[in-house]
Amino acid sequence: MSPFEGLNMLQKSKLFNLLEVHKYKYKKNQEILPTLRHENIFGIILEGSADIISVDYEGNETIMEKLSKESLFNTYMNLINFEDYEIISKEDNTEVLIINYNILLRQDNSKHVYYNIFMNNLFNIINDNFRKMNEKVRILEKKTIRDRLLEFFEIEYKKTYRKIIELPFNLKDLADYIAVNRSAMFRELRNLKEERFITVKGKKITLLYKSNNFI
Amino acid sequence: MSPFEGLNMLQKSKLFNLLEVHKYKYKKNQEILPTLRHENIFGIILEGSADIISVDYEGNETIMEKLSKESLFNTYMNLINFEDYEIISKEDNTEVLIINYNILLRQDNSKHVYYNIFMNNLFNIINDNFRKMNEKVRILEKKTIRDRLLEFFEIEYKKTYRKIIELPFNLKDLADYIAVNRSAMFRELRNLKEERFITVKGKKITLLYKSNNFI
DNA sequence: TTATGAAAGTTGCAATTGCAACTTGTAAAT
DNA sequence: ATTTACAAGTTGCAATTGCAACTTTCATAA
Repeated sequence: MSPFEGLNMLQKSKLFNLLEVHKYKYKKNQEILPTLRHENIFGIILEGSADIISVDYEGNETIMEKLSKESLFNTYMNLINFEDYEIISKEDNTEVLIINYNILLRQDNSKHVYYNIFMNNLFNIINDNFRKMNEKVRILEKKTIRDRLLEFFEIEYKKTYRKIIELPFNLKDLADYIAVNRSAMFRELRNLKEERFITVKGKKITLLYKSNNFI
Repeated sequence: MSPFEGLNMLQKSKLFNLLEVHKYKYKKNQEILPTLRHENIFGIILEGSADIISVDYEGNETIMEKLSKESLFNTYMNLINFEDYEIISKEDNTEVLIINYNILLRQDNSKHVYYNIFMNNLFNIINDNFRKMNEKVRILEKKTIRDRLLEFFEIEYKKTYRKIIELPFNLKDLADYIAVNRSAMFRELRNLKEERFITVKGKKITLLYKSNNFI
């Protein structure tokens, strides 16, 4: 889902003009926007890629999100927590577009068709991110590893209604995603296998049980 | 933050007309919208209140969110998970407004000023909800109760930069919020008190330590 | 004033998890 | 064919947590 979907080159350039965007280029492993903290802005990756790195109260760093071409970041205007994140470019020639919210939300922007198309796209992308975040909360609210796994399976199952779930990442990353210890997760996966709840073959997990709400 | 902020009565009624909204009224403890699942819609509480109840893979029910007047629900178009939720009215005369996304996002809506005001409001509200969800994920990703509490304190601290945190709910609800066992949380709070990290007086928690990133 | 209910706070114990330190499997590079 | 690197998988043990069953405190209504 691209924020510029439905816009041709001319409209795109008019949009950038209207929104008084700024573009910045980075080499690999540079921090994006260290000087722009506390500003009321969000960004779009135009080229290259970057990682959002979360720094917790102890200073521990973890990769929160991997940004690729056309990913948005800082869309939730989290002025409060912006200090807790670092965004680091992962390639040379990483280019980002910065948009100011105050300019974005000016009333009279909406007389331009290209602006309205762009806003619809933003709306959809943010909604989609919100849905993903919501899925994650549902999983993390579970107290046991087993419950987190089963909730994850349930959510994935309902995306296709197929009993075979193809993981978008490896098992180690799954452990990170559901925020549990890797070896403890393997232990629990083994239990689920032995109890004939699932089978695991590489990145394919097959559910052998009835989902709660569906057959 | 009201979705109708900046709109007068006339504009509001024009908006409802433009968006072809539907209104529904409920008595206490009725399920809102059981028949409209799988539809591409979201809702706004106009009067009264309701609870969003999450049903997990085992059938366990927990209150996910409390909706009051002018709260939005289903904004993330979670067609996939809609079956996992029930929305139950909590008062007689609870009235909800239902808006269809396809109608909401029609291109030519934006020639109306009241529509643009409404969309800006939606944008802000959704962003705000996103920020809250993000805060919650940051907390739930922590493995220990102590780390969850300290992350929570850090987040709350940065909203005001005051060492005294006034909880918006009681300690029991805090345990629910950070998704840990209540008595285990009390045990950890006691440890933090004994180690002179915090003091607790009712709903006021005072931080006695230096925050990581700030003094 | 007393009763009532709910939140606050405590404790012992069993279950679950994190952690560390392994081995095994596998795919790609030399 | 052998090395290298990393994911997959295992295990024992200590630490943390959930759970249940309490007591205490406090506010509110009878």
